[in-house]
Order: sequence, then C-alpha cells, then structure tokens
Amino acid sequence: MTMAGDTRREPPRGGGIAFLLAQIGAQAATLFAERVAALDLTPPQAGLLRAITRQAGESQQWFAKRLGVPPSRFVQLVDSVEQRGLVERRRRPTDRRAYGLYLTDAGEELMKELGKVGRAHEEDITRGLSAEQRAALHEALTHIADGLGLTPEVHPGYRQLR
Amino acid sequence: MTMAGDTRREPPRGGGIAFLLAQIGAQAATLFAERVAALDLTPPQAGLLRAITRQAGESQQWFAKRLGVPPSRFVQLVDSVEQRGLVERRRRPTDRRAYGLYLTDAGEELMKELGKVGRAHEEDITRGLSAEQRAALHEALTHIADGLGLTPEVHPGYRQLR
DNA sequence: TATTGTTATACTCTATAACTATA
DNA sequence: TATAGTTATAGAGTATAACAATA
Repeated sequence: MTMAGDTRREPPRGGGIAFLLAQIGAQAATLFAERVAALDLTPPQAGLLRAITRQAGESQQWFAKRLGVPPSRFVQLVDSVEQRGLVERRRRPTDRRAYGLYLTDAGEELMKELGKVGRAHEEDITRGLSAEQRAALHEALTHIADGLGLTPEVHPGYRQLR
Repeated sequence: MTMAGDTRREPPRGGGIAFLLAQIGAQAATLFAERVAALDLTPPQAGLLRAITRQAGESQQWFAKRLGVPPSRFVQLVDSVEQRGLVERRRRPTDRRAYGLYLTDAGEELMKELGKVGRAHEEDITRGLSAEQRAALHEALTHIADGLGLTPEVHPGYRQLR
C-alpha cells in the first residue's frame, strides 16, 4: 500500500519539506474545522475548551496569553462558549477584577466527543502510514517544532470554516 | 544533537501528528512570508511567479484555477506584479478575450533570488535533521499529501504578513 | 448565448485603542 | 497608578455577483 521511495515526480514537488508542511498543515486545519463543526464548534472554541480542561480556574488573561489570542478577541470567544453553557466564569474572591474559567458538566461531556473527533482526525491524516513511519514522523515533527520554538499549547494556525 | 525517542513530555504534545502538522505548517508559512517580504513579495505573489515560470503563456483563468484563487482576486494579484514590471500580460491573437502571462527579464532575475530564499527557508525548517530523517520525512509527507488529494501546485495556505 | 477578464460591493475576521471596575 | 476585563471601531483580506468585451 505505501509507495516507498516514490521520487519519480517531475517537476519535483515544489519547495520540498517546508512547502509540503505548509500545504498539509493548511489542509489539516481545514479538515479539523469541518470535523468540529459537526459538534457546532469552531477550532478556536475547541482549543479553548481543551486548554480549560488542562488548567481549570486560571484567569482569562492567563488563557489569552497561553493561546496567543489578544484579550479583546478572547472575550468574545469566552462569551460564545459561555452562552452555550459549556464554560463558566467565576469571580475570584481574592481579586474581584479577575474571572476564573471552568468547564460546566455539559462542557465536560462535550470534551469526550471532542476527544473522539480528535482521534478520528488523527487517523484521517496518518492513514496509510505504518506504525514505524508514524513514530519516526512524530519524532521528526517534534524536533522541528522545538527548533521553531513552538510550545505545545499555542496554536497560531486555527482557521475558521468559510 | 537529535534527541531520538523523546517521549517524556507530559502531558503529551496535544493532538499528535495532526496537531503538530497544523502548528508547524502555520509557523512555516509565517516564516516564509517574512523571508519573501525581504524581496518585497507576498507569498501569493511568490506562488504566482513560480507558477508562471513553469507554465509561461497560459491564461489567467488557467492559473487562477490551478492556484485555487478566485478570478476576481487573481486580477489584483496579476496587477500587483505587472505594475512592478515582473510579469507581462499579452493578448492572444487567436482569442482576444484572453491574456497569456509571461515573466519579464526582471521577473526572471527575481526568480533566482526567490530560489535562494526557498532553499534558505527549507534549511531553516529542517535544521538539525539528519539526511536519513529528511528523506523519511519527505516520503511520509508526500504520502500524506497524496492521501489528502493535494496537488503539487495548489497551495491553499498562503498567508499574508500582518 | 457563453466565456475572459474586470470592477463594485459586502462580509468576515482581526487588532487597536478607549473605557469600567477593581486593586 | 496599574491591571482584568470589556466595548467600539477601523482595517485587512476575501468572496459574490454584476458588468464589459469578445467569441
């Protein structure tokens, strides 16, 4: 099934690895957007829910910085998931300017669905690769991400569905 | 130098291969945008110049479809490089509705610089990977791109520099 | 009537900066 | 005076659809 060593293409695939990464990354982001749309979520909303799962109770400023989103945009993002009953803002008694963010029960439920969607998406992208190829690919990509100074949480490439 | 088999991270890097691809792809696109900005080009302009290099004389419609850009946007794209003297529109005698697109001498010159930029960018991204890792990575990415139905020319992920 | 290229317009997404309430 | 959150506004980028010239 895997066409090992297929380099017969001419002209050669433009731009090599960097071009392929940009091209595939954009397509992966689009496919992910389509998948989470089935849960009535946008990719930024999905990213926020996941971040809250990991760091429940942190302030909006904290999440906004962590996710690389400007505070003004972040407000609307929180509004959108709060109005759907997925996330709660809780005033902090110690500093009444700040809100801590928490998932509601409905939010926790949706996160399970989101986990399934993520696994299906992963399978979509890596379909046809052997376990060895996947391991090597994951290692190479992690190496590149580290070299580019990318941190696991920040995802500058979220894309809305048109 | 390469940290082979580094899977100690916790929590594990989010989303696995698909997430890494989207994250890296976005960053690669941004870095490329910064590099071509040194030539006073945007990524879509660079993509157009490269396409014309390969298929000089084809019509605007042909290129627009090939690059996945709507005709209305394509007009402005051609305008921008024509005004800089990099590209020429030539009316077709056989069908006076259509224009064939050609690089000017200045355009050919700039393409050489663009080639250098592309190679430097490729090195930026793949820095620290062994020759074997690069070959395996290229193969895996080509496989993924084929699986996603991506063609070598179309690049839906061009991103403007902000 | 259909097609190439063009223009006009409207819409989406985003960031900048001003504003409020608390500290 | 400084900070968390919010709101208002303006800009960039994009697509949709109407238009002119040629077939």
